Amino acid sequence: MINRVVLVGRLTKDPELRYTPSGVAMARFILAVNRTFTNQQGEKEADFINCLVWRKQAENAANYLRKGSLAGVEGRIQTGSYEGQDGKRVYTTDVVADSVQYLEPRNGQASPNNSTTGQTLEHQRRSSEYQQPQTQPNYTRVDEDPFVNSSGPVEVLDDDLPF
Amino acid sequence: MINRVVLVGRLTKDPELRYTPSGVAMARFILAVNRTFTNQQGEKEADFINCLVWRKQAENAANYLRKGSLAGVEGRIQTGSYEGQDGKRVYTTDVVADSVQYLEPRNGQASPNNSTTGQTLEHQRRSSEYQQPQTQPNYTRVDEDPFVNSSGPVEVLDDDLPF
Amino acid sequence: MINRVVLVGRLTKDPELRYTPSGVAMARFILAVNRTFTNQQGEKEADFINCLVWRKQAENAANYLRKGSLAGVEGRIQTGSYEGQDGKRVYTTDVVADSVQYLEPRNGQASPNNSTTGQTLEHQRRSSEYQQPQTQPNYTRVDEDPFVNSSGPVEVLDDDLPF
Amino acid sequence: MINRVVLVGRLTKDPELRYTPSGVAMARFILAVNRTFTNQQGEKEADFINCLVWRKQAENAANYLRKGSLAGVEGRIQTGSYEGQDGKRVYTTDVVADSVQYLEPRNGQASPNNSTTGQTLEHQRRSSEYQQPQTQPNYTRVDEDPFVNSSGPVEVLDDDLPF
DNA sequence: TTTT
DNA sequence: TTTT
Repeated sequence: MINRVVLVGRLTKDPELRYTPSGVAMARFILAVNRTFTNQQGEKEADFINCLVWRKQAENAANYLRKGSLAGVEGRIQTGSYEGQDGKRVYTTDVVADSVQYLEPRNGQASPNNSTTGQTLEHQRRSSEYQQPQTQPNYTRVDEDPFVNSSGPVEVLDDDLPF
Repeated sequence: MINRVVLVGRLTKDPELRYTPSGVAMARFILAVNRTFTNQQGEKEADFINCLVWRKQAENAANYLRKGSLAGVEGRIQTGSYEGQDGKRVYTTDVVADSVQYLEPRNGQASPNNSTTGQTLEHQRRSSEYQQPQTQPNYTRVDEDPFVNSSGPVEVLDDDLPF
Repeated sequence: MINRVVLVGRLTKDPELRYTPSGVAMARFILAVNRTFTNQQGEKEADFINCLVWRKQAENAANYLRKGSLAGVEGRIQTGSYEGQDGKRVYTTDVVADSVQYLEPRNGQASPNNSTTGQTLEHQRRSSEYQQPQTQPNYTRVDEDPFVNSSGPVEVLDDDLPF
Repeated sequence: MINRVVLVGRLTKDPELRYTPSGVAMARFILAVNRTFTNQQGEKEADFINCLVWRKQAENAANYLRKGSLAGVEGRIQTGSYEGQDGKRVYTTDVVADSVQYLEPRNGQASPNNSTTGQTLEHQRRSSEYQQPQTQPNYTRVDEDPFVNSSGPVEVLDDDLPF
């Protein structure tokens, strides 16, 4: 059994960050992936793919990705269902990311978004599915820099190359 | 922009074969892909992923895959939507296969399924979304053997190996 | 930065199991993946891809895979180099597996291979690159059954299904 | 049988463009893909993966990619071998790209590289493995813009969206 | 509910 | 609507 997905596309909106009742972070976003071919009217179309990430990667995504950001996602397809408001079953398909790649150089602003916009809190306030954690999860601080691989030309010195 | 999916799983039912009004074959099936981890109750779960294939691969799938068949799919995620019967928009996510792999040895029966069961026709009869083609599409005959790579131990002679 | 590989093919030989000096298991095998197209002489060819796995997955591979086994590999490409015996640099490309899938039903024999053939030990004896571990690594016992998804019914009770 | 690779990384050098005796374009480049983890000395390392593309995509790559360019590659692993100069067999592993993605906005310069630098010709002159084509292949002109998805607005009118 |  |  194999279930593997790789996507590169652009976020249609800012990510939404939530916490499970036990305090685990989860972020959702939609990736617009332009198709390489045109439809019968000769127009380019896109696929709009629901993605979700967990834990520290969720907080990184909420901090560093914005509407329009170019991002890569490796993960798997996850299907599920829930009871719709009309009592009918609604089926869902998401890509659960094992890792998220930031494919654009970090933009000018020095600090991650939540410290300036308060938007993450706003997101949590709108949250219905999940409660907010009673206690601060211990990985709230963003220690890693997810841009470490994306910010510059990789600075490959000729001496480093094994050829 | 990258959109790539690889799946290996088992069909939950026989594939459904249809034809577009212009006579292009399309097959649909659902792949059950067991997860490698258990849920909080310690149970194994699966993802049920809608797959679709076009043209000759569609006819091959209809001929050679059955409920329970182990199959591999390479393709891309395609999203769309349609008007539900209650007027609400319903969003869809499918994997469109570029290629389908038959990962089980061909079973005993000598001939492909449609010649014996008539089931493919039955499927077409139930078809609502697509009309039947007015004329026979010219690739009705299944010329290729999609099992060419799956039926036996690959018969790798030691002399063939480059090491 | 993304580096993702999915392979399904057959082992050209039994896997080779080794241990690092610190006692970490590693298995190597070559996967023959038949091409879907023919060369200019109309012959089918294959790619022979070096794979390696670590830790418990290495021991599972050594126990349950044999020459000719159909297996799936998810992982990443890893390149490296070493000094050849003639002093020249030799470049290597391997697929390091994050997970290995057993795509054939377990065969008749009741016990895993190493308990009957002693071959794994023979492999270790031929090992040059790595020493044998001084102490038994604590995961020598194979507790998990990697065939859990490939052989028998996963026992999905109707009540478990979310639809 | 499945053989699928997805890479995102940066070119270690400009691509090399060659032509087969029958006039088919082929480009080679090496993609440096930084690892997401560090080695035991705490250093980031990278994998250096040989990639090759054919036909119009080869010419696009030669025209639009440069040392340091961020690119995505979808393809398959291809292994082969040739007789080394010391008579010993040398084994090769390449990723043959089905498609190449340009993940950086086109830079300022108006025209593709070969029209200004003459470098492509220089590459051909150094070519040993392949001769130059006797006649101009008929796809020399670059008609498509491979940046169509990476630079400017794809111009999705609201009316086009299916939701 | 759609990005560049 | 779910496979082995």
